[in-house]
Amino acid sequence: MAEATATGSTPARVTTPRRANDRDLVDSLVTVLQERINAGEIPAGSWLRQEALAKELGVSRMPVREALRELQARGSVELIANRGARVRLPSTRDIIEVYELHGLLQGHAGEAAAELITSQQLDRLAAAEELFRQSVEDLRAADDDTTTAQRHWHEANTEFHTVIIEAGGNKHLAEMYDNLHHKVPRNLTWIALGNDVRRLEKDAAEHAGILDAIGRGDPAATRALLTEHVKRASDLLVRTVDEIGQDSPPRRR
Amino acid sequence: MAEATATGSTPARVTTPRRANDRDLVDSLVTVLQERINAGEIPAGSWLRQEALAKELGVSRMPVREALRELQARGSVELIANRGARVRLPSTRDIIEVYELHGLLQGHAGEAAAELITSQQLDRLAAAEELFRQSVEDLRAADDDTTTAQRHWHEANTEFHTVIIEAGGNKHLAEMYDNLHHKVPRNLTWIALGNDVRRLEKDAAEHAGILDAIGRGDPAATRALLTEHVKRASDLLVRTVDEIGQDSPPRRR
DNA sequence: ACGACGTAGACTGGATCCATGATGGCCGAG
DNA sequence: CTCGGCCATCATGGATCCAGTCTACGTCGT
Repeated sequence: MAEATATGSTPARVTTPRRANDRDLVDSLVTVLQERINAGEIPAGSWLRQEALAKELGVSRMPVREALRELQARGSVELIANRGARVRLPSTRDIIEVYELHGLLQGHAGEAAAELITSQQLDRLAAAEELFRQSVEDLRAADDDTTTAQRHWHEANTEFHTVIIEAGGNKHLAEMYDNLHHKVPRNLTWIALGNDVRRLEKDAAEHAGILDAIGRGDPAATRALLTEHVKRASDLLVRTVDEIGQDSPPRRR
Repeated sequence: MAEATATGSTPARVTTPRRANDRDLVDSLVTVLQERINAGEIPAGSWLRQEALAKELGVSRMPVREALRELQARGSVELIANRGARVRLPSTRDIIEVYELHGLLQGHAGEAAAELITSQQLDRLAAAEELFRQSVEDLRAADDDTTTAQRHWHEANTEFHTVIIEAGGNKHLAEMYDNLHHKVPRNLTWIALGNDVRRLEKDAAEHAGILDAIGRGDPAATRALLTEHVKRASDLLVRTVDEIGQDSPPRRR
């Protein structure tokens, strides 16, 4: 009954879904939809109506269909025969499994990165670490509105781990890593940190430790620290999700 | 000029592309095309013409288009704007990277499998090992036609590693593992073994060792052996591909 | 004879149309 | 009053149609 439909309030286009300026139209649709899903703009479990999306984005149903097909291949939505596409909502088990792979990939890439990393990439890591500290300051200063802190932390976290993956040098691993975020949205982690300055500081400290290990060129330590780091984040997230899962809508029905 | 077109000689359907018997029509098309690509039936680098495929498979262009879109998301083909889809040919670097991930995932899953595996799964591993031995016998007996040996070995290898992944219990890891085979066809490994009884025996022995480690419930050994095993296969494959890459068409142009 | 421009062909990509399948409500019977 | 079946409605999935674009070939000019 109260099925949320994705036909949100945003009538205007987000980036430039219309017109195949740079590349393919379908690709841009995929990007837009993926971002909306990741941002939680389109709630998990809601149906994606082809016609509604088409009208909203100013295209016909055709490219939407192909975009949905690709999103299915990514694992972001599930296509039910003759019913339509719905946003997959990750279960607790999904989160656990995905983060396990997260840690595995990060650890592996980090081990290689400790030996392969360039000075530019090291600089980027240092900048990210700085941004982590900034985020802590933001949260301390913020009274109620924590969006700035969240944005900074999110940027820093994305950059940090992306650089490590890149520095590892395995393109296919990078691709896999990206795919993971299609299954469990990136911004979830922030929920676990839950506006808690203590936790955020701890998180920042762990990142600093990892950066240090990479800077020393210590592969084993880098792997261990990264694996630990992700594991900790996972445990925290799972605990948090379980808690809010009591009253929030983790599973309507 | 001599662009190989995928419109092969097989007019009949392979399994049942037409009719959505079990599930979706597009899905079955994806499966069929994927298998053909993996089997080398559709040569790497060749164009996939929508109309030709549609006619051959007895459907309209539409489901073919969506199937190609999904194959792109998988990484099996690349879509070039207004040009069409072409089968991606893995480079040596691709092979190295993919096999590196292969080993990583196998090792990780194997470590968990050593503790989680069920007796049924152990039976399946044992059966696979038996099939490996059968394959060796086949190759010894075969004078010229090694297809039986290859088929048995391929079945055994697929089953063996699939069971380990399954036994690891991480569904998302299993999915990732499957995706790897979309980037580098599974049957490639056979090329490396190259009808060499000695190598095949060594390969079988390694599998036996892994099975033994799992049977003992030794996670560390299982991981180590699996990683080693895949690494060895990778090195061998790369060397072989490099060799035949001299006269074969690894890169026309 | 060689190179550049123009044109024709072919293929992809988007739009519209139609049939099929599923769902939810309504009505009737037990 | 409740359960089961039938029907209307709606959305998907496939087919056909049309326009845009890229390529390749041929011709013309130098």
